[in-house]
Amino acid sequence: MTTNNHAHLHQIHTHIAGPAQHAFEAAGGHWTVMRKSVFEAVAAEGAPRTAYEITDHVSSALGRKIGANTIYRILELFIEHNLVSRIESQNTYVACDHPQNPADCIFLVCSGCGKTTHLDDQATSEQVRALATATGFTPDRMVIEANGRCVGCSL
Amino acid sequence: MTTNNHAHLHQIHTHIAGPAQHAFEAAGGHWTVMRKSVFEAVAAEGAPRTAYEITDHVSSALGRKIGANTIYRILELFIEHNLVSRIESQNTYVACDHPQNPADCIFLVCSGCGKTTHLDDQATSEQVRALATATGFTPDRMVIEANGRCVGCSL
DNA sequence: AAACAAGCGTAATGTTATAACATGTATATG
DNA sequence: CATATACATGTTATAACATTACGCTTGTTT
Ligand SMILES: [Zn+2]
Ligand SMILES: [Zn+2]
Ligand SMILES: [Zn+2]
Ligand SMILES: [Zn+2]
Repeated sequence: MTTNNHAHLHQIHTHIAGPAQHAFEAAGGHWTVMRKSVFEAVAAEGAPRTAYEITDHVSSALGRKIGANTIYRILELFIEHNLVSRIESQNTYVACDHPQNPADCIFLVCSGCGKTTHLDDQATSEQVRALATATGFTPDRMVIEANGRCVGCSL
Repeated sequence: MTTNNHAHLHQIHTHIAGPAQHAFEAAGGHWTVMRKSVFEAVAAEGAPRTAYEITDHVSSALGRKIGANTIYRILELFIEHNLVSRIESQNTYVACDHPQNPADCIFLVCSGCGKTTHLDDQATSEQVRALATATGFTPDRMVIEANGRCVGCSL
């Protein structure tokens, strides 16, 4: 019975699931109400959000006060599972649109309007990795960000 | 007399000056005791340091308690003048060895020992800039960092 | 049932960064 | 020299970002 229930729930979940949930569960993670809510908060807007903005969003969505550490825990988990990226120069978090395959995401952050563009360019990230490797360094995670002005703000 | 004094002091300063001081003064900056002390704190060790570590170091050096904002002000100034770089993924600051010419510095940060290697590779940084520009973005400052393991820690 | 691990709650604290306003210091000018 | 002015720093407080420690609940394993 327990097995049946679990199978049933799993089926429902995967049925509703977006790619993020699917990838997360495929890796053995549990797509709880809390985690679902955090992911929706991160993915909600185009703009990246700070951990405390996400905290407020989730608190509103769930109708009760959520502690910041709960959010940080889940963000860290999501980053490990490639569902979320942290933008280091902004202290913000953004949902990845490619949870299936890890990537060295590149972000263009506009200092005018805050709009952030997400790029994946393997040739570029590989060049950085190669440069690091050439020195004997073993790279793990890449941080490639450009701060400047978007098209709309460059006037 | 005032003019004489100034000329004299200036001569002494430039005589002792390292490249950083020289470049800073050439750009019209004043190499005050405070700024000198902050620069020495940043440059003191190979490892990058946090703003509060620098604050403590400077406080010790001057024998009195310095406020964190004083340090942040000067770090910002140094970054603008290309004397210091901020490592975004670590919240640390490191002295630049090329104050004369601005560069898109690349940092390799070891997660084992904290050792940070500073690279300048224009081909790589230009590729990132070109990628950004191709989207209509106008890049200003680049952030290119690799987190991983240095030679000594990769065993 | 008992043992165990995962997930989250709660509160406190630590760390990094900035704001607002006062005071001091160098330099120019009359 | 006196005074005006801009620059530099001091002081205090607070904001913003992140982690620690501990306990409770729930689900899973034995
Ligand atoms: Zn990506
Ligand atoms: Zn913009
Ligand atoms: Zn450099
Ligand atoms: Zn190392």
